[in-house]
Amino acid sequence: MYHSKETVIGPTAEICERIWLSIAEKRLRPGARLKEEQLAEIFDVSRARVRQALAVLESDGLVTIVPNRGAFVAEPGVDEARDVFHVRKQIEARVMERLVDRITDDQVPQLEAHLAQEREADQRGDTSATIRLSGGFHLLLAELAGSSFLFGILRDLISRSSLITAIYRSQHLHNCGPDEHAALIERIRSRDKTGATRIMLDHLQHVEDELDLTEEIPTSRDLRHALV
Amino acid sequence: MYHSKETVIGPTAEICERIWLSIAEKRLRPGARLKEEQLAEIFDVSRARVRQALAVLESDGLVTIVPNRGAFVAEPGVDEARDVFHVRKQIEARVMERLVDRITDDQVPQLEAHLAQEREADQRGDTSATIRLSGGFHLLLAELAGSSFLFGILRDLISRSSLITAIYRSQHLHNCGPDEHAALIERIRSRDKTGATRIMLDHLQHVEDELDLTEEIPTSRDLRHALV
DNA sequence: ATCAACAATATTGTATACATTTTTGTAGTC
DNA sequence: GACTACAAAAATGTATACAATATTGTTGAT
Repeated sequence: MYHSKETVIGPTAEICERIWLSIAEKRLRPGARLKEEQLAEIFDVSRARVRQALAVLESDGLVTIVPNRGAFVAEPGVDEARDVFHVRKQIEARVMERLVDRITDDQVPQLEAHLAQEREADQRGDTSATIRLSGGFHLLLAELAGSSFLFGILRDLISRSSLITAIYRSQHLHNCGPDEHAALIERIRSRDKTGATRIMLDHLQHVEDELDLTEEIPTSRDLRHALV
Repeated sequence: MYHSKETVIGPTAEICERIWLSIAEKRLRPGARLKEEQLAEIFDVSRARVRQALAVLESDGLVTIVPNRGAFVAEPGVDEARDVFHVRKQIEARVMERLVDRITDDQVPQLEAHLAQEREADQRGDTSATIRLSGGFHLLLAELAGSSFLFGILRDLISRSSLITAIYRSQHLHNCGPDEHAALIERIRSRDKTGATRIMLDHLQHVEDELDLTEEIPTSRDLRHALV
């Protein structure tokens, strides 16, 4: 999907992948209940494997497990939201530095091809594909940067970003505009390290600016504070 | 242990914690077999929970699961090793920047107290405690930097560093010298951001320099190449 | 009608048994 | 004696049943 290397992964990782995708595409809302039996039937796997997947997702911060209550899609608070965007800027800046150093001329078309997909999905109004491809662009950058570690970290950050934007978006949100991605490709092509990094940081700031991180939004489960 | 916040964690996370610690302290060698039933008996939990913990550790890259074969402590290759140290430098540099900006005067004694523990463990020759405290110092820095995300990333990086040093150390390795930690504290106290960052980078470089990352070491399971 | 106590239901958590697969040990043949 | 084929053992993977717990619904008293 995003990176062709790890097409062969374990069965647990595949369940995680599908739930992760649903969260990243905002088909699963923050706070949504994740019943084990239901997931087992949907994915046609044993309940034990669903529990393994949920444990992994919990350690990734995407899911909250309450003992004897069940699993829910996580609802990050404002502090965590700011943290995620702060770290994401740092990580993606490092990705850009590495990428400009390492990318070869024959890899640039990969970025352009991805961008074309983004534009196409955007034009035909496929929001699900738009969100997936938009995050996929950033992951592709990390993949081409050649650090599987940065890739893994960014993977986490992007999925959490999706959760955060789902909760705190103040109005309409076009997750990542393809235009800024295009500008990014130009700087990468010309090996402009500082320029590429700056555009990336601006790009992420734009996304963050569309959020309303001023007030804490009460979580689904802890709705005491929502009503008093 | 390292950070007082998450003292109350789930039962799966507790199993992960104990296995992680054993790996970080090098009581579990790379490639070591991890039998489910054995772990279940040791930790006095169900085998299902052990499987959950192993799934989490696999997603963290600390454990390799081979279908129908079992779980083994991971054996990172040289590429991954270089990647880990590269990213770790980036991450810990960011930690230092944040830390110098955010740390308060009354938090510096925490660092000194930790350093005192390191020195004491070092003097009495307690290698297990030395390794734990040495990594704990870096985690404490991340905690005081106030980003739970950076903390989590560094947690991963440190445990993988332990695996890597266990495999690729060329000779004697004093994981992290307390002296360099002391120098670090000085720079932090004087709010010398660039100085603190440089010392940290040098510090990590010293650790990496003690490794022999020139040749690939054959893994335990794939020992074909080790013998032909 | 409201509230408390209690029963019913649903879901999670765990133990058990069993199928599948891999590894190891053994017997048999050349 | 070495190699192959087969059998036994061990460990993983999974399905099932059951226990523990939380939620929901109901009944009954004031």
